[in-house]
Amino acid sequence: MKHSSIHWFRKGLRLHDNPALLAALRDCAEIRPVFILDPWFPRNTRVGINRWRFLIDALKDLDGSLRKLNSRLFVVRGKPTETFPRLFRQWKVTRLTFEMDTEPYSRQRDAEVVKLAEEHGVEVIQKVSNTLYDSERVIVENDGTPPLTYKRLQTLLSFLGLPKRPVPAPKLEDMKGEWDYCLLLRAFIDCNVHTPCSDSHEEEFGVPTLEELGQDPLKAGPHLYPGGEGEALRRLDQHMQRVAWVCNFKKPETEPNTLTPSTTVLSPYMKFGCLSARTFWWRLTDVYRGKHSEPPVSLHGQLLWREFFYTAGAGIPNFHRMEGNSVCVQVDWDTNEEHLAAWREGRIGYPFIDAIMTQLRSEGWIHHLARHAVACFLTRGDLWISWEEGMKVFEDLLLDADWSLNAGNWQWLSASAFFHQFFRVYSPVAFGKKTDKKGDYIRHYIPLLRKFPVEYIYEPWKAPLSIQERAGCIVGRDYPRPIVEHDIVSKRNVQRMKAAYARRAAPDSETRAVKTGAKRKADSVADRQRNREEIPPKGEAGPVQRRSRVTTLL
DNA sequence: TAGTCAGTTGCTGAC
DNA sequence: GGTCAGCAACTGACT
Repeated sequence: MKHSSIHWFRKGLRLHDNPALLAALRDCAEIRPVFILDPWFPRNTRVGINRWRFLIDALKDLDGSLRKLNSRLFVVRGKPTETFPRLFRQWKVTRLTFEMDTEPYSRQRDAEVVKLAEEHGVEVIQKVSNTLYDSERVIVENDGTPPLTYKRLQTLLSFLGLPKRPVPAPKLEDMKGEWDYCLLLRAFIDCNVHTPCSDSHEEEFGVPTLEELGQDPLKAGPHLYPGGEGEALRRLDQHMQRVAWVCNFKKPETEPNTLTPSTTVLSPYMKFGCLSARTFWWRLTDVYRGKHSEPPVSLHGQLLWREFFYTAGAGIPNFHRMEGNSVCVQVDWDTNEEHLAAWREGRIGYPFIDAIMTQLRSEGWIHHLARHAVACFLTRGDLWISWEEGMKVFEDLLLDADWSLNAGNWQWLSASAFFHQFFRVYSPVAFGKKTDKKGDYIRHYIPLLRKFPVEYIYEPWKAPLSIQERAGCIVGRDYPRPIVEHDIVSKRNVQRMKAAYARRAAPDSETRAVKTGAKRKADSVADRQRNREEIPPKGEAGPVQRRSRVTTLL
């Protein structure tokens, strides 16, 4: 039987390392690559204009690549649950394929779509290709809970073996770099796969414009990071040529306030799946020769951090909230709309923080350590505002805002989960100075301050009035005074964190923890070794094998 | 069970 | 300018 397939693109906006797309092509007569655009989404979700533009770029790129295969992308407007039954009937669909997604919203949506597909006699094939490992498999290996430390994740992964190679396996030596594309092409030709397109395809299924999404193109920032698989692979190639840089890469030693990014800026491409994590991993392996940095600080290590938070997001209920989140310290955060708005809009009065937030709003990307500085400032460091509020702002403004990573990192930075040394507080003055003594970064993003002398660029309110006048900027009139006094509030906040942790340790909290399964005893390495025979042999990670086992509650 | 250790990326000031 | 102790002190994993 020749199938009529739909491959449903959601994340995973790429042709390379796309096992679900390949599955759609097997024994296939007709294929329609589909992206569903829910009209409800643009106006009701926290997606800023820069991220919409990135998505449009990625869809255009995908459509262009599919055209080269004599196919097209179908951007279908509607809700998935309402759209698919119509498409199943209209296109006489027999098979639906898509990449698995572990986010709660996606899981619920996909379960509904799978049910509808079954009702219409449509076969559904889902493949794991967004992460290096199957997050659910990692959780099963840890007796039903996600690992809470990086080390623990590494221990688990050491038993699962190396990540799978990207599909299809690179066999065509002479087509280096294009083997996946060529195999897809062969699939279209050899299998006589056809994509039926009407003359009205563009009007009916064309890639949307910013205007259609209710966005004003004039409000978009500089187009520094165009979306799409083509650009992702180009950036990857560009970075992989820097062999010494790749081998010596240590994330904590990269700088948050350079005028050109000190890291790869591949994160937006990973978020949308324009770049496969497995492709990135194995390209790094190819580049690593002899001595090279190791996780957690290496580039491999960065991909494992992504796995860490994806696994946490997949296995911890209410991961994006404080309430009902079993690993999150319950903190009595303040509500202060005025302070939150000032932080978001870059008018806090600490130039380093304001410059970062300005870069974020304008360009949609800031360095990881810059995220640390502003996140600490908003939460436990200075403003004592909930990490959930910061997470929402990042969701709006960051090109790479990814549900699990965003929630996980905000919990980390606010010392609510994973990281607990809340007495280590970032200074909004000293931290930036370490890597940019002259304050060039501040001068670039806050031109108002560009004429301040070096000794006052991080603390303009300390400059004598005559210097402020010469700089053409009076603090309190042209640029805000600091909204809080860091030295005072940060000390107070450490004590508030201490109190929150003490409440967590109280007996009633213990009861809650047991009820929600918050703390489960993890196997030691020795336990793991004793159970070794239950685990697939070392090598590449095998298929999911769920083992039922009694979990131990503390 | 209880003790020890390590934890991607703090700040300050003395030397 | 680089290094390191002291600051006050958390958790999860492991033994």
